[in-house]
Amino acid sequence: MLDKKLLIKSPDIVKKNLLTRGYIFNDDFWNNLEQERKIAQVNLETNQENLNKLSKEISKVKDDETLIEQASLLSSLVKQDKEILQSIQNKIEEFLLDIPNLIHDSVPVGEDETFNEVIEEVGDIPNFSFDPLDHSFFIEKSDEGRGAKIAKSRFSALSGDLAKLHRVLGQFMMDIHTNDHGYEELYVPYLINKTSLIGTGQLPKFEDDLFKLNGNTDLYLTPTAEVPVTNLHRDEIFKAEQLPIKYVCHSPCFRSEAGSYGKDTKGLIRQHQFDKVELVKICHPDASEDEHLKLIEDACKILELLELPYRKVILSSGDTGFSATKTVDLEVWFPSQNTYREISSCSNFSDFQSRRTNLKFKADKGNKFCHTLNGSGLAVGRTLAAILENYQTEEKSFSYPKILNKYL
RNA sequence: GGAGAGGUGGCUGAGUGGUUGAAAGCGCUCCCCUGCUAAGGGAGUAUGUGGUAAUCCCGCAUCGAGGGUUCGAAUCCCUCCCUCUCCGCCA
Repeated sequence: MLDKKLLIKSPDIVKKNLLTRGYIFNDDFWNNLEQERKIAQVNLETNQENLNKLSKEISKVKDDETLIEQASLLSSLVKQDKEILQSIQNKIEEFLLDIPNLIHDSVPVGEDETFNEVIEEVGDIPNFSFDPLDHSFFIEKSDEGRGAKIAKSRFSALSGDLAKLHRVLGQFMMDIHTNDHGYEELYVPYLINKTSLIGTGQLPKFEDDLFKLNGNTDLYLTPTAEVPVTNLHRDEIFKAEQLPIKYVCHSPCFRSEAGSYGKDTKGLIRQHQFDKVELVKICHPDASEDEHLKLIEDACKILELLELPYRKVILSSGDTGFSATKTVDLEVWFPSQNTYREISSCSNFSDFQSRRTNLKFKADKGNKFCHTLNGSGLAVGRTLAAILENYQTEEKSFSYPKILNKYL
Protein backbone atom coordinates (compact mmCIF):
# COMPACT_ATOMS: atom_id res chain seq x y z
CA MET A 1 0.00 0.00 0.00
CA LEU A 2 1.31 3.39 -0.95
CA ASP A 3 1.21 6.47 1.24
CA LYS A 4 -2.16 8.16 0.73
CA LYS A 5 -0.63 11.54 1.49
CA LEU A 6 1.86 11.05 -1.33
CA LEU A 7 -0.92 10.08 -3.72
CA ILE A 8 -2.78 13.24 -2.81
CA LYS A 9 0.23 15.53 -2.90
CA SER A 10 2.14 14.22 -5.89
CA PRO A 11 0.08 11.87 -8.04
CA ASP A 12 2.26 12.81 -11.03
CA ILE A 13 5.41 11.46 -9.37
CA VAL A 14 3.62 8.24 -8.49
CA LYS A 15 2.23 7.89 -11.97
CA LYS A 16 5.62 8.38 -13.61
CA ASN A 17 7.29 5.90 -11.27
CA LEU A 18 4.68 3.18 -11.68
CA LEU A 19 4.78 3.54 -15.44
CA THR A 20 8.30 2.09 -15.34
CA ARG A 21 6.79 -1.17 -14.18
CA GLY A 22 4.01 -0.98 -16.72
CA TYR A 23 1.32 0.04 -14.27
CA ILE A 24 -0.95 2.85 -15.29
CA PHE A 25 -2.03 4.85 -12.27
CA ASN A 26 -5.48 6.26 -12.92
CA ASP A 27 -5.01 9.68 -11.37
CA ASP A 28 -8.33 11.09 -12.60
CA PHE A 29 -10.21 8.26 -10.93
CA TRP A 30 -8.17 8.72 -7.77
CA ASN A 31 -8.59 12.50 -7.60
CA ASN A 32 -12.34 12.27 -8.06
CA LEU A 33 -12.64 9.55 -5.44
CA GLU A 34 -10.53 11.54 -3.00
CA GLN A 35 -12.62 14.66 -3.60
CA GLU A 36 -15.78 12.68 -2.92
CA ARG A 37 -14.27 11.25 0.22
CA LYS A 38 -13.35 14.62 1.60
CA ILE A 39 -16.83 16.05 1.05
CA ALA A 40 -18.54 13.00 2.48
CA GLN A 41 -16.28 12.84 5.51
CA VAL A 42 -16.55 16.52 6.42
CA ASN A 43 -20.30 16.29 5.97
CA LEU A 44 -20.61 13.23 8.19
CA GLU A 45 -18.35 14.59 10.90
CA THR A 46 -20.17 17.91 11.05
CA ASN A 47 -23.51 16.18 11.43
CA GLN A 48 -22.08 13.79 13.97
CA GLU A 49 -20.68 16.68 15.97
CA ASN A 50 -24.07 18.38 16.05
CA LEU A 51 -25.79 15.17 17.04
CA ASN A 52 -23.31 14.62 19.85
CA LYS A 53 -23.99 18.13 21.15
CA LEU A 54 -27.74 17.59 20.95
CA SER A 55 -27.49 14.31 22.82
CA LYS A 56 -25.60 16.03 25.59
CA GLU A 57 -28.31 18.67 25.74
CA ILE A 58 -30.93 15.96 26.10
CA SER A 59 -29.02 14.28 28.87
CA LYS A 60 -29.13 17.51 30.84
CA VAL A 61 -32.73 18.53 30.15
CA LYS A 62 -34.31 15.05 29.96
CA ASP A 63 -37.48 14.20 28.06
CA ASP A 64 -37.58 17.25 25.83
CA GLU A 65 -39.80 16.06 22.98
CA THR A 66 -38.72 18.66 20.43
CA LEU A 67 -35.05 18.12 21.09
CA ILE A 68 -35.42 14.36 20.82
CA GLU A 69 -37.31 14.73 17.58
CA GLN A 70 -34.57 16.98 16.23
CA ALA A 71 -31.92 14.53 17.29
CA SER A 72 -33.81 11.65 15.77
CA LEU A 73 -33.83 13.40 12.42
CA LEU A 74 -30.17 14.21 12.63
CA SER A 75 -29.41 10.65 13.65
CA SER A 76 -30.98 9.20 10.53
CA LEU A 77 -29.02 11.74 8.49
CA VAL A 78 -25.79 10.62 10.14
CA LYS A 79 -26.65 7.03 9.37
CA GLN A 80 -27.02 7.86 5.69
CA ASP A 81 -23.78 9.85 5.69
CA LYS A 82 -21.97 6.89 7.19
CA GLU A 83 -23.16 4.59 4.43
CA ILE A 84 -22.09 7.04 1.76
CA LEU A 85 -18.63 7.50 3.25
CA GLN A 86 -18.22 3.77 3.78
CA SER A 87 -18.94 2.95 0.18
CA ILE A 88 -16.43 5.57 -0.98
CA GLN A 89 -13.83 4.26 1.41
CA ASN A 90 -14.40 0.73 0.21
CA LYS A 91 -13.68 1.88 -3.32
CA ILE A 92 -10.55 3.67 -2.17
CA GLU A 93 -9.34 0.61 -0.29
CA GLU A 94 -9.94 -1.63 -3.28
CA PHE A 95 -8.11 0.81 -5.53
CA LEU A 96 -5.14 1.20 -3.17
CA LEU A 97 -4.69 -2.54 -2.57
CA ASP A 98 -4.25 -3.03 -6.30
CA ILE A 99 -1.45 -0.49 -6.74
CA PRO A 100 2.08 -1.97 -6.73
CA ASN A 101 4.97 -0.53 -4.75
CA LEU A 102 7.05 2.34 -6.11
CA ILE A 103 10.28 1.38 -7.87
CA HIS A 104 13.52 2.38 -6.16
CA ASP A 105 15.79 4.91 -7.92
CA SER A 106 18.62 2.41 -8.25
CA VAL A 107 16.54 -0.09 -10.24
CA PRO A 108 17.25 -0.31 -13.99
CA VAL A 109 14.25 0.82 -15.99
CA GLY A 110 12.90 -1.64 -18.54
CA GLU A 111 9.70 -3.36 -19.40
CA ASP A 112 10.68 -6.98 -18.77
CA GLU A 113 13.37 -9.43 -17.68
CA THR A 114 15.53 -8.69 -20.71
CA PHE A 115 16.42 -5.43 -18.95
CA ASN A 116 17.65 -7.19 -15.82
CA GLU A 117 21.29 -6.51 -15.10
CA VAL A 118 23.92 -8.97 -13.94
CA ILE A 119 25.79 -7.44 -11.01
CA GLU A 120 28.33 -10.12 -10.33
CA GLU A 121 29.26 -13.68 -11.26
CA VAL A 122 30.78 -15.83 -8.53
CA GLY A 123 32.44 -19.25 -8.72
CA ASP A 124 33.79 -21.30 -11.60
CA ILE A 125 31.44 -22.95 -14.02
CA PRO A 126 32.29 -26.68 -14.04
CA ASN A 127 33.89 -28.16 -17.12
CA PHE A 128 32.51 -31.62 -17.80
CA SER A 129 34.27 -34.08 -20.06
CA PHE A 130 30.86 -35.57 -20.82
CA ASP A 131 27.38 -34.30 -21.57
CA PRO A 132 25.97 -33.26 -18.18
CA LEU A 133 22.65 -34.83 -17.25
CA ASP A 134 19.60 -32.88 -16.30
CA HIS A 135 19.04 -33.18 -12.54
CA SER A 136 15.59 -34.63 -13.27
CA PHE A 137 17.40 -37.83 -14.29
CA PHE A 138 18.24 -38.42 -10.64
CA ILE A 139 14.89 -37.22 -9.37
CA GLU A 140 12.96 -39.49 -11.67
CA LYS A 141 15.09 -42.44 -10.67
CA SER A 142 14.05 -41.74 -7.09
CA ASP A 143 10.45 -40.68 -7.68
CA GLU A 144 9.42 -43.04 -10.51
CA GLY A 145 6.22 -41.11 -11.03
CA ARG A 146 5.02 -41.73 -7.52
CA GLY A 147 4.71 -38.07 -6.56
CA ALA A 148 2.18 -37.69 -9.32
CA LYS A 149 0.51 -40.95 -8.30
CA ILE A 150 -0.13 -39.99 -4.71
CA ALA A 151 -0.82 -36.31 -5.39
CA LYS A 152 -0.62 -35.02 -8.95
CA SER A 153 1.90 -33.74 -11.45
CA ARG A 154 4.44 -31.24 -10.11
CA PHE A 155 4.79 -33.19 -6.88
CA SER A 156 7.81 -35.36 -6.12
CA ALA A 157 8.45 -38.18 -3.70
CA LEU A 158 12.14 -38.53 -2.90
CA SER A 159 13.73 -41.56 -1.30
CA GLY A 160 17.03 -42.64 0.19
CA ASP A 161 20.05 -40.44 -0.51
CA LEU A 162 18.03 -37.73 -2.22
CA ALA A 163 15.50 -37.51 0.62
CA LYS A 164 18.36 -37.34 3.08
CA LEU A 165 20.26 -34.72 1.08
CA HIS A 166 17.09 -32.67 0.91
CA ARG A 167 16.64 -32.80 4.68
CA VAL A 168 20.27 -32.07 5.36
CA LEU A 169 20.31 -29.05 3.07
CA GLY A 170 17.51 -27.39 4.98
CA GLN A 171 19.24 -28.07 8.27
CA PHE A 172 22.58 -26.82 6.95
CA MET A 173 21.08 -23.54 5.80
CA MET A 174 19.27 -23.04 9.10
CA ASP A 175 22.48 -23.68 11.02
CA ILE A 176 24.46 -21.12 9.04
CA HIS A 177 21.82 -18.40 9.31
CA THR A 178 21.17 -18.90 13.01
CA ASN A 179 24.76 -19.54 14.12
CA ASP A 180 26.78 -17.32 11.77
CA HIS A 181 24.34 -14.68 10.55
CA GLY A 182 22.38 -13.94 13.71
CA TYR A 183 18.86 -14.77 12.59
CA GLU A 184 16.30 -16.03 15.06
CA GLU A 185 14.70 -19.32 14.09
CA LEU A 186 10.92 -19.53 13.78
CA TYR A 187 8.37 -22.28 13.44
CA VAL A 188 5.08 -21.03 12.02
CA PRO A 189 1.71 -22.20 10.72
CA TYR A 190 1.61 -23.36 7.10
CA LEU A 191 -2.04 -22.49 6.76
CA ILE A 192 -2.61 -18.77 6.78
CA ASN A 193 -5.59 -16.51 6.62
CA LYS A 194 -6.67 -13.92 4.13
CA THR A 195 -5.65 -10.95 6.26
CA SER A 196 -2.06 -12.18 6.33
CA LEU A 197 -1.98 -12.66 2.57
CA ILE A 198 -3.33 -9.17 2.02
CA GLY A 199 -0.67 -7.92 4.41
CA THR A 200 2.24 -9.15 2.33
CA GLY A 201 0.58 -8.42 -1.02
CA GLN A 202 -0.39 -11.85 -2.39
CA LEU A 203 -4.04 -10.88 -2.10
CA PRO A 204 -6.31 -9.56 -3.44
CA LYS A 205 -4.50 -9.54 -6.78
CA PHE A 206 -2.87 -12.96 -7.00
CA GLU A 207 -5.42 -15.39 -5.63
CA ASP A 208 -4.90 -17.68 -8.63
CA ASP A 209 -1.35 -18.45 -7.52
CA LEU A 210 -2.54 -19.89 -4.21
CA PHE A 211 -4.07 -23.11 -2.93
CA LYS A 212 -7.17 -22.27 -0.94
CA LEU A 213 -8.70 -24.69 1.51
CA ASN A 214 -12.24 -25.86 0.92
CA GLY A 215 -14.94 -25.55 3.48
CA ASN A 216 -16.01 -22.86 5.84
CA THR A 217 -12.62 -21.20 6.22
CA ASP A 218 -10.53 -18.40 4.80
CA LEU A 219 -7.32 -20.40 5.07
CA TYR A 220 -4.76 -20.91 2.33
CA LEU A 221 -1.62 -23.03 2.07
CA THR A 222 1.31 -20.72 2.56
CA PRO A 223 3.10 -19.88 -0.71
CA THR A 224 6.20 -18.75 1.20
CA ALA A 225 7.21 -18.29 4.84
CA GLU A 226 7.38 -14.58 4.03
CA VAL A 227 3.65 -14.46 4.70
CA PRO A 228 3.44 -15.93 8.22
CA VAL A 229 6.76 -14.44 9.32
CA THR A 230 6.16 -10.87 8.11
CA ASN A 231 2.67 -10.97 9.57
CA LEU A 232 3.92 -12.24 12.91
CA HIS A 233 4.16 -8.71 14.29
CA ARG A 234 1.15 -7.28 12.49
CA ASP A 235 -0.40 -4.35 14.39
CA GLU A 236 2.60 -4.05 16.66
CA ILE A 237 4.78 -1.08 17.53
CA PHE A 238 8.49 -1.68 18.08
CA LYS A 239 10.89 0.40 20.09
CA ALA A 240 13.49 1.83 17.70
CA GLU A 241 16.27 -0.05 19.50
CA GLN A 242 14.54 -3.40 18.89
CA LEU A 243 15.22 -3.07 15.17
CA PRO A 244 16.35 -4.73 13.03
CA ILE A 245 14.44 -7.93 13.67
CA LYS A 246 16.00 -10.86 11.80
CA TYR A 247 14.10 -14.11 11.36
CA VAL A 248 14.84 -17.31 9.51
CA CYS A 249 12.20 -19.93 8.86
CA HIS A 250 12.34 -23.27 7.09
CA SER A 251 8.95 -24.14 5.68
CA PRO A 252 7.21 -25.92 2.88
CA CYS A 253 5.71 -23.62 0.25
CA PHE A 254 2.69 -24.32 -1.92
CA ARG A 255 1.99 -22.68 -5.23
CA SER A 256 -0.64 -23.43 -7.82
CA GLU A 257 1.73 -22.48 -10.67
CA ALA A 258 -1.25 -21.39 -12.69
CA GLY A 259 -0.07 -20.11 -16.03
CA SER A 260 3.16 -22.07 -16.10
CA TYR A 261 1.84 -25.05 -18.05
CA GLY A 262 4.60 -26.80 -19.93
CA LYS A 263 7.37 -24.85 -18.16
CA ASP A 264 9.95 -26.83 -16.18
CA THR A 265 7.73 -29.88 -16.04
CA LYS A 266 10.61 -32.18 -15.15
CA GLY A 267 12.64 -32.22 -11.98
CA LEU A 268 12.46 -29.98 -8.94
CA ILE A 269 12.55 -26.55 -10.52
CA ARG A 270 8.84 -25.81 -10.49
CA GLN A 271 6.80 -27.83 -8.03
CA HIS A 272 3.48 -27.27 -6.29
CA GLN A 273 5.24 -28.03 -3.02
CA PHE A 274 8.81 -27.14 -2.16
CA ASP A 275 10.85 -26.35 0.91
CA LYS A 276 12.46 -22.99 1.39
CA VAL A 277 14.59 -21.36 4.04
CA GLU A 278 13.37 -17.79 4.22
CA LEU A 279 15.14 -14.78 5.65
CA VAL A 280 12.93 -11.93 6.85
CA LYS A 281 13.96 -8.59 8.29
CA ILE A 282 11.99 -5.79 9.84
CA CYS A 283 14.07 -2.63 10.10
CA HIS A 284 14.27 1.15 10.37
CA PRO A 285 13.56 2.88 7.04
CA ASP A 286 17.03 4.44 6.99
CA ALA A 287 18.63 1.01 7.35
CA SER A 288 16.74 -0.96 4.74
CA GLU A 289 19.14 -0.52 1.83
CA ASP A 290 22.03 -1.60 3.96
CA GLU A 291 20.08 -4.50 5.47
CA HIS A 292 19.11 -5.55 1.95
CA LEU A 293 22.76 -5.80 0.93
CA LYS A 294 23.55 -7.82 4.04
CA LEU A 295 20.61 -10.12 3.47
CA ILE A 296 21.81 -10.80 -0.08
CA GLU A 297 25.27 -11.59 1.29
CA ASP A 298 23.75 -14.00 3.80
CA ALA A 299 21.98 -15.86 1.01
CA CYS A 300 25.09 -15.83 -1.20
CA LYS A 301 27.09 -17.35 1.61
CA ILE A 302 25.10 -20.57 1.34
CA LEU A 303 25.88 -20.87 -2.36
CA GLU A 304 29.53 -20.18 -1.70
CA LEU A 305 29.76 -22.75 1.10
CA LEU A 306 28.11 -25.28 -1.20
CA GLU A 307 30.58 -24.24 -3.90
CA LEU A 308 27.90 -23.63 -6.46
CA PRO A 309 28.60 -21.09 -9.21
CA TYR A 310 26.04 -18.31 -9.24
CA ARG A 311 25.37 -14.75 -10.27
CA LYS A 312 23.57 -11.76 -8.81
CA VAL A 313 21.00 -10.09 -10.98
CA ILE A 314 19.12 -6.89 -10.25
CA LEU A 315 15.62 -7.07 -11.66
CA SER A 316 14.47 -4.31 -13.97
CA SER A 317 11.49 -2.16 -13.04
CA GLY A 318 9.19 -4.22 -15.25
CA ASP A 319 10.30 -7.52 -13.74
CA THR A 320 10.16 -6.43 -10.10
CA GLY A 321 7.33 -8.04 -8.13
CA PHE A 322 4.18 -6.26 -7.00
CA SER A 323 5.20 -5.55 -3.40
CA ALA A 324 8.93 -4.93 -3.87
CA THR A 325 10.68 -1.64 -4.47
CA LYS A 326 13.87 -3.44 -5.47
CA THR A 327 14.78 -7.09 -6.01
CA VAL A 328 18.06 -8.87 -6.47
CA ASP A 329 17.82 -12.47 -7.66
CA LEU A 330 20.50 -15.07 -7.10
CA GLU A 331 20.79 -17.47 -9.99
CA VAL A 332 22.68 -20.74 -9.77
CA TRP A 333 24.40 -22.48 -12.64
CA PHE A 334 22.57 -25.41 -14.23
CA PRO A 335 25.07 -27.19 -16.54
CA SER A 336 22.46 -29.30 -18.34
CA GLN A 337 20.62 -26.15 -19.37
CA ASN A 338 23.86 -24.23 -19.86
CA THR A 339 22.32 -21.32 -17.99
CA TYR A 340 21.68 -19.75 -14.61
CA ARG A 341 18.35 -20.33 -12.87
CA GLU A 342 16.78 -18.41 -10.01
CA ILE A 343 17.41 -19.94 -6.59
CA SER A 344 16.78 -16.92 -4.39
CA SER A 345 14.91 -13.66 -4.65
CA CYS A 346 15.93 -10.94 -2.19
CA SER A 347 13.61 -7.98 -1.99
CA ASN A 348 13.26 -4.69 -0.22
CA PHE A 349 9.58 -3.86 0.28
CA SER A 350 10.20 -0.43 1.82
CA ASP A 351 7.07 0.48 3.82
CA PHE A 352 4.68 -1.21 1.38
CA GLN A 353 4.01 -4.31 3.50
CA SER A 354 4.31 -2.36 6.75
CA ARG A 355 1.40 -0.17 5.75
CA ARG A 356 -0.68 -3.20 4.91
CA THR A 357 0.27 -4.99 8.11
CA ASN A 358 0.39 -1.89 10.32
CA LEU A 359 3.95 -2.55 11.43
CA LYS A 360 5.45 0.45 13.18
CA PHE A 361 8.22 1.63 15.44
CA LYS A 362 8.37 4.49 17.93
CA ALA A 363 10.16 7.43 16.36
CA ASP A 364 10.92 10.78 17.95
CA LYS A 365 7.91 12.31 16.30
CA GLY A 366 5.20 9.70 16.60
CA ASN A 367 5.05 6.19 15.22
CA LYS A 368 6.48 5.44 11.80
CA PHE A 369 6.18 2.48 9.47
CA CYS A 370 9.05 -0.01 9.46
CA HIS A 371 10.62 -1.38 6.33
CA THR A 372 10.42 -5.09 5.56
CA LEU A 373 12.80 -7.27 3.56
CA ASN A 374 13.03 -10.89 2.67
CA GLY A 375 14.92 -13.37 0.57
CA SER A 376 15.34 -17.07 0.11
CA GLY A 377 18.32 -18.47 1.83
CA LEU A 378 17.78 -20.70 -0.21
CA ALA A 379 15.07 -22.63 -2.04
CA VAL A 380 15.87 -26.16 -0.89
CA GLY A 381 14.53 -28.12 -3.86
CA ARG A 382 16.37 -26.00 -6.36
CA THR A 383 19.54 -26.22 -4.28
CA LEU A 384 19.27 -29.99 -4.33
CA ALA A 385 18.78 -29.84 -8.10
CA ALA A 386 21.81 -27.57 -8.50
CA ILE A 387 23.98 -29.93 -6.47
CA LEU A 388 22.88 -32.92 -8.52
CA GLU A 389 23.80 -31.09 -11.70
CA ASN A 390 27.06 -29.49 -10.63
CA TYR A 391 28.35 -32.45 -8.63
CA GLN A 392 27.46 -35.20 -11.09
CA THR A 393 30.02 -37.72 -12.25
CA GLU A 394 30.54 -39.50 -15.53
CA GLU A 395 29.09 -42.69 -14.02
CA LYS A 396 25.64 -41.03 -13.80
CA SER A 397 26.15 -40.54 -10.13
CA PHE A 398 26.94 -37.50 -7.99
CA SER A 399 29.05 -36.36 -5.06
CA TYR A 400 28.37 -33.75 -2.37
CA PRO A 401 29.75 -30.39 -1.36
CA LYS A 402 32.46 -30.89 1.27
CA ILE A 403 30.69 -28.67 3.78
CA LEU A 404 27.89 -31.24 4.06
CA ASN A 405 30.23 -34.03 5.19
CA LYS A 406 29.39 -33.53 8.85
CA TYR A 407 25.69 -33.97 8.06
CA LEU A 408 26.04 -37.03 5.85
C1' G B 1 -17.06 -31.88 20.12
C1' G B 2 -20.03 -30.73 25.15
C1' A B 3 -20.58 -27.22 29.57
C1' G B 4 -19.20 -22.68 31.78
C1' A B 5 -16.36 -17.89 32.29
C1' G B 6 -14.27 -13.90 29.93
C1' G B 7 -12.03 -10.23 26.13
C1' U B 8 -11.38 -2.38 28.61
C1' G B 9 -5.24 2.17 27.46
C1' G B 10 2.25 -0.34 27.97
C1' C B 11 0.50 -3.70 32.24
C1' U B 12 -3.03 -4.73 36.49
C1' G B 13 -7.94 -3.45 36.94
C1' A B 14 -12.91 -0.34 37.93
C1' G B 15 -16.94 0.70 35.22
C1' U B 16 -24.42 -2.40 33.35
C1' G B 17 -27.70 3.48 29.03
C1' G B 18 -25.93 10.28 29.46
C1' U B 19 -19.44 15.47 30.61
C1' U B 20 -16.24 7.85 30.70
C1' G B 21 -11.47 8.48 25.85
C1' A B 22 -12.53 5.94 29.97
C1' A B 23 -11.49 5.71 37.87
C1' A B 24 -7.47 3.70 40.63
C1' G B 25 -2.72 1.42 40.86
C1' C B 26 1.87 0.04 38.43
C1' G B 27 5.24 1.42 34.71
C1' C B 28 7.28 5.48 31.82
C1' U B 29 8.66 11.03 30.84
C1' C B 30 9.60 15.92 32.71
C1' C B 31 9.98 19.36 36.86
C1' C B 32 10.67 20.52 42.23
C1' C B 33 12.68 19.16 46.89
C1' U B 34 16.28 16.32 49.19
C1' G B 35 21.38 14.74 48.86
C1' C B 36 23.80 9.75 48.12
C1' U B 37 23.11 3.39 45.96
C1' A B 38 16.50 5.59 48.38
C1' A B 39 12.15 8.43 49.52
C1' G B 40 8.58 12.58 48.91
C1' G B 41 5.71 16.47 46.03
C1' G B 42 3.79 18.29 41.19
C1' A B 43 2.70 17.79 35.95
C1' G B 44 2.28 14.73 31.83
C1' U B 45 1.67 9.87 29.52
C1' A B 46 -3.30 5.64 23.70
C1' U B 47 -4.05 5.24 18.50
C1' G B 48 -6.08 6.45 13.91
C1' U B 49 -8.20 10.06 11.02
C1' G B 50 -10.31 14.90 9.08
C1' G B 51 -10.26 20.34 8.79
C1' U B 52 -4.86 22.38 7.26
C1' A B 53 1.47 22.33 5.17
C1' A B 54 1.76 21.87 10.79
C1' U B 55 4.52 17.70 16.35
C1' C B 56 -0.14 23.79 18.13
C1' C B 57 -5.70 24.29 17.68
C1' C B 58 -10.65 22.19 16.76
C1' G B 59 -13.56 17.91 15.27
C1' C B 60 -14.66 12.61 14.37
C1' A B 61 -13.76 7.49 15.43
C1' U B 62 -11.84 3.56 18.47
C1' C B 63 -13.25 -0.40 25.33
C1' G B 64 -11.92 -8.24 20.56
C1' A B 65 -14.53 -7.69 15.17
C1' G B 66 -19.00 -6.68 12.57
C1' G B 67 -24.19 -5.55 12.74
C1' G B 68 -28.73 -3.93 15.62
C1' U B 69 -31.83 -1.11 19.42
C1' U B 70 -31.60 4.26 21.16
C1' C B 71 -31.60 11.27 20.75
C1' G B 72 -27.34 8.80 23.20
C1' A B 73 -23.86 2.22 23.94
C1' A B 74 -17.63 0.07 27.07
C1' U B 75 -22.57 -0.73 29.19
C1' C B 76 -28.70 -3.80 26.16
C1' C B 77 -29.57 -7.49 21.69
C1' C B 78 -27.54 -10.63 17.44
C1' U B 79 -23.43 -12.93 14.63
C1' C B 80 -18.38 -14.07 14.37
C1' C B 81 -13.22 -14.39 16.31
C1' C B 82 -10.06 -15.27 20.34
C1' U B 83 -8.60 -16.64 25.52
C1' C B 84 -9.33 -19.43 30.07
C1' U B 85 -11.56 -23.65 33.19
C1' C B 86 -13.87 -28.54 33.36
C1' C B 87 -15.34 -32.96 30.45
C1' G B 88 -14.59 -35.85 25.95
C1' C B 89 -11.05 -37.09 22.06
C1' C B 90 -6.15 -37.29 20.51
C1' A B 91 -0.03 -36.91 18.59
